[in-house]
Amino acid sequence: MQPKHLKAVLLACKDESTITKIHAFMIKTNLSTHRNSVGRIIASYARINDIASARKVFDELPQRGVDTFNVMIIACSRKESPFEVLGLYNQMIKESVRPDSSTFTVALKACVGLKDLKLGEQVWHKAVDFGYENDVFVGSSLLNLYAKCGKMDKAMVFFDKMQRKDLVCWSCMINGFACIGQPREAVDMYKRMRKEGIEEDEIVMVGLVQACANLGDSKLGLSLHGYMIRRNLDRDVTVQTSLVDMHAKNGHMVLASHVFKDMSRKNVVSWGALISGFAQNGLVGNALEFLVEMQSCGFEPDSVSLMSALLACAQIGFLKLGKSVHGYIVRRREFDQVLGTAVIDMYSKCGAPSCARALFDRMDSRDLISWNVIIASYGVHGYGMEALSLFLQMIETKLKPDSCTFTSLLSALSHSGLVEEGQYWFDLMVSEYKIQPSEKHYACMVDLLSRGGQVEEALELINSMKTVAGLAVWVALLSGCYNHKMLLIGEVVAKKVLELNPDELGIHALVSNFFAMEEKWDEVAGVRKIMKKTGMKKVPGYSLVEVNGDLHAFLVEDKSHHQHENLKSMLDNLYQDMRGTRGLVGMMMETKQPSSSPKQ
DNA sequence: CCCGTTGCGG
Repeated sequence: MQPKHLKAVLLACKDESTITKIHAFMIKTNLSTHRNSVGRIIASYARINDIASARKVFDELPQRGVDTFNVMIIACSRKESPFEVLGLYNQMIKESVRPDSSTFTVALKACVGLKDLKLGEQVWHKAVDFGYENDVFVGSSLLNLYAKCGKMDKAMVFFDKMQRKDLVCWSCMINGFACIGQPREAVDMYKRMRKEGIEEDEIVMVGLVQACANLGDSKLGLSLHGYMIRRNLDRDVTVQTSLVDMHAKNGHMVLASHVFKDMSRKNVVSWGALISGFAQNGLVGNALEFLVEMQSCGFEPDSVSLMSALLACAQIGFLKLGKSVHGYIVRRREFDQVLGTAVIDMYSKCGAPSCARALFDRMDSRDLISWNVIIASYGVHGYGMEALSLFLQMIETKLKPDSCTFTSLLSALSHSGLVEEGQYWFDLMVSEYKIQPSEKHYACMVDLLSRGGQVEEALELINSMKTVAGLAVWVALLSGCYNHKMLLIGEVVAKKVLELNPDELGIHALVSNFFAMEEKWDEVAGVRKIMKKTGMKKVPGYSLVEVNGDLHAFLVEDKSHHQHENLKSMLDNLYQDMRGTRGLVGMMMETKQPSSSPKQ
C-alpha cells in the first residue's frame, strides 16, 4: 500500500479497531517510518473522538515532530481540554520542538478557555520569540484572549498595531466591545471596518446585533434587521437567535416571535431566547406556553428556559406551577447553584418564604447571590429581625456582603421599623465594608428614618450626600412627610419631586394626596393636569389568585368572573367582620369611635 | 508549495 492511499483508507474508518489494524499493518510494513504517517493514525483516532487511543499512539512514539504534536493538540482543543492542550504545548517547548502558527493559535485558544490572561501573554511572548509576531492567526487569537478577558483597551492598542487584519480580527473587536457592555464602541468599530472596504459576514453581524440590543435603540435595531435582510445576512440560526433577543430587549415581542417562527432550524438556544424575551417583558402566559410548546417540539428545556419559567412564575405568584418547575429541575438533575437560587427567589416571590428558607438551608453551598436572595425574601415579607439574623450568619462565613446585600438588609430593617439597627449597619457599610452608598441605599435610609417620624434626620442625611439626591430619595421623604403630616417640609419636597419629572402614576398620586391633605386644591388640580397631559400609562389594578393550580384574574371594576356574585357577598361578609374586629380593638385602645367612612 | 490553526446566539 502506498502512503497516499493510506490517507483515503483512514478517512473512511469509522471505528477504533480498524484504525488499530491499519496501525499494526503500518508498523509491520515499515510504512510507519514515512513522514507523519503515524500522525494520520492519531488524527483518525481523534476524528472518531477516541482521544485516549490517539494519546496512546502519540505517547509511544520515540520522537515527535511539530506536525504530530499539532495533530494531537488540535484534537485536544476540539475536545475542549485546555489543560491537555497546554500540557502538550509545554512538552513541545521542553523537547525543543519548534511550535508553529497553529500551535500558538491553539495554545492561545486554550488560555481563552481558562480565562488566563497572564498565561496567554506568556504564550504570545513565546510566539514573538519564534517569529510569529505578524501572523494573523496568532494575532487574532491574542485579540480574542484580550476580548474574552474584558481587556478591550489592550485589544485596541494591539489591533491598531497589527499590519494585517482579517475579518476574524474585526469580529473579535466588535464582539468584544458588545460583550463588555460598550455597544457604542462596537458600532464605531463596525463603521470603521466598512469604511476600510471590508465585507461583513454573519458572525460579525451577531456582535453588531448584540451591541444594538444593548443600546436599546429600537429604531436602529429595526434598520439593522432590514439591512441584514437586504444583504441576505439573516439566514443563519445564530444570527436569527440574536435577532430574536434584540427585538425582545427592545420590547418588540411581536417581531421577535415573527423572526422565531420564520426560522428554518431551531434549537434550545433559540427557544430560550424567545421564552426569556416573553418572561422579561412580563408576558408570562406566553413564556409558559412556549416552554410547553418547546417540549412538544422535542426540545428539553435547559437551565436558561427554566430560569425564565421561574421568573415568569415569580412575577405572577403562580406557586403551583413554580413548584412543578422546581420538581422538573430536580428530576432532570439540573439543580445547581444558579437554578437553586432562582427557585428560592420564586418561592419567596410566590409568598412561600418558608419553602424558600427550607431550600436555602438544604443547599450544598451558598454564594453571595443566594444569601442576598434569602435576606431579601425575609425583608419583603416583613421579617426584619430574621433578615438581620441571616445577614449576621452570612458575615460569619467568609463571604463579603456587597451593595445588593445592604440594599436588601436596609430595606428589610426599614419595613420592620428597626431604625437603630438600620442606622448602625448603614454606618458600618461605609466605614467597615467600604461600600459607597448608592441612591438605593439612601432611599432605604430616608424611608427608614422618615417612616419612623424622623423626617428632620432624614433631611440631614440627604444634605450629607456626596451625590445629588435623586427621585427615589425625595419620594421616600415625601411619603414620610405624608404619613406624619409634616406639611412644611413636605411641601418643599413635593415641589422638588415634581421638578424631577417623574413618569410614574404612583408618584403623582402621592404628590396629589399630599397637596390634598394640605387642602391646596390648586396644586392638586395642577398635578392631575400633568398626569392627563403626559398620558401616563394607567396600569389597571389587578390581582391574581391561584386556586388548585388555576389562575383567576380580577381587574378593577371587572365583573366577568363566573362566581362574581358569590365572591362579592363573601367579601362583604368578611368586610363586616373586619369592621367589627377593628371596632373592638379601637375601643380597647381609645375611647373615640373609629372612623366610620372607609375609603375605596 | 500545500495543509492544519482564529471570531457567533438565549
